[in-house]
Amino acid sequence: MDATPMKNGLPRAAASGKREQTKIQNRQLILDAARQVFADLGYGAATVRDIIRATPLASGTFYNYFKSKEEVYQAIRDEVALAIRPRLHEERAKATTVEEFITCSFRTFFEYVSDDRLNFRTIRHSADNTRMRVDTPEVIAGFEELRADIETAIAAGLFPPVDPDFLMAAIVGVAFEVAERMLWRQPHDPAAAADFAANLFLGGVRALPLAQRPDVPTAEVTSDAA
Amino acid sequence: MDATPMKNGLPRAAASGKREQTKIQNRQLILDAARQVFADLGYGAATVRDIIRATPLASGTFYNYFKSKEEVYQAIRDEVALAIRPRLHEERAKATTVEEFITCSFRTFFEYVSDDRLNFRTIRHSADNTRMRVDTPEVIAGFEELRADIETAIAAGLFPPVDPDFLMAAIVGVAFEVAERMLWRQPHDPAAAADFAANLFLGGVRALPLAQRPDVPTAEVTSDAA
DNA sequence: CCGGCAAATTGACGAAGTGTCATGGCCGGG
DNA sequence: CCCGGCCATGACACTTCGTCAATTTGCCGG
Repeated sequence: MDATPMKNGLPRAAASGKREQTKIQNRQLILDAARQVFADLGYGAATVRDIIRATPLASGTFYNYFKSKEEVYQAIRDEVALAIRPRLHEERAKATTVEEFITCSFRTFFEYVSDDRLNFRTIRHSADNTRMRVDTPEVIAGFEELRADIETAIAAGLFPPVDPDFLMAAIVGVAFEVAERMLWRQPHDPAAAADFAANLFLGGVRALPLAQRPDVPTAEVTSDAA
Repeated sequence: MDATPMKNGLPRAAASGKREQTKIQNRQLILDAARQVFADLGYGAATVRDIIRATPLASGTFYNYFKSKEEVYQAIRDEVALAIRPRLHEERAKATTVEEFITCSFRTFFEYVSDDRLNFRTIRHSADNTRMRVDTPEVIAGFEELRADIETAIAAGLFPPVDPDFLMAAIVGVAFEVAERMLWRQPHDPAAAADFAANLFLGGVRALPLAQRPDVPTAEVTSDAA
């Protein structure tokens, strides 16, 4: 089969018939348009028509690829989840101490968010002044993976036998909430955010690094561009 | 009627003309219907028409009271925020040690959530499997108040001079995320949740109470009724 | 008790969005 | 070269949106 991309079929890696290609392309067209529209109008105000209008396609075509606005949103969100999940899992698997487990997790997460701030922001703002967080199944699976890793770590004697469910929740809560503040600041400093979070989990408030607050400009959501 | 509520007016406490009364009543009618509809269909799927249909009123009337679905949602959400904010602020103001500050905050919050789980749940679920968090201006004001209280506490030497912005974010994140897991469990145990959160902030993971996990039934969102 | 005014309710309306489907164009295999 | 099937298309039937002129309803002075 190899030396013949010819007839038969058995798509090599990704089948490259013209048909397959436009299908992939159209999907990407829609996803890109959606990202733009969500950023411009906010998720809440955006409509399927707005998305399709930002595209050379016809309205009916949209529904060949996604069931609804919600589903495009999930796809975008899942891209992020799928990109970051393996990294986090790997970092945690390597950890041999609590310190490593916690520190590496937060550093990886904050660095990713900082790099991908466009997606992160776009996805979190529904309309002016109201932020939104929608946890898709894929994202929730990421949470569960974290909990499983915690349970493993406890079994290995790495962690004290705390409540893995609550601990997972606490990590997730801090990660998302602190990530947002981090993005409000200029310049973004994922290392500082990670230090803060890691120290909090390792030793509580008393162990926190002293304030360095790079004068958060009380900036409303808007200021990033710079 | 009786002893001449006669002419003039000067509304006693809350004006009780028939006019005023129906206005209050209609507003409440809409809010109650909205709560029900949001619970039934999820916030995302609900429409203004659905809400008004669950009411004896006409569609146009809705807009005399609220600008949009979003605004009803905010009103419901703000009821909660307005109820809990003063309590939290008061608790924090009384604190004379870090322990008190942290412990009382979390206990108050989790107890409130446990009591008001209906609103909390209703408001957090957009559709099956996707949770949502919308922070209205009123809620955000609550966050800012927390930050201000932290700054005050630092000034008073009660807290080490940590980054108040990040600390506020961490507290908020843990509070919301752990609250949700708490509600998944049977029975609800706000005290345990508060212990967990408080110990985390006071001493880090190593200070956490040992697992007691009342066998969380892997319950999907649904199970509460009991 | 009446008349009239203002305030609030009503439901119909035009604009726009939703998801579907018959149609037709185009790719790919024979 | 031709045909079968896949998929893009955009019109369609239906729903929702927010508005507004007409109407009802409570309020007040006479």
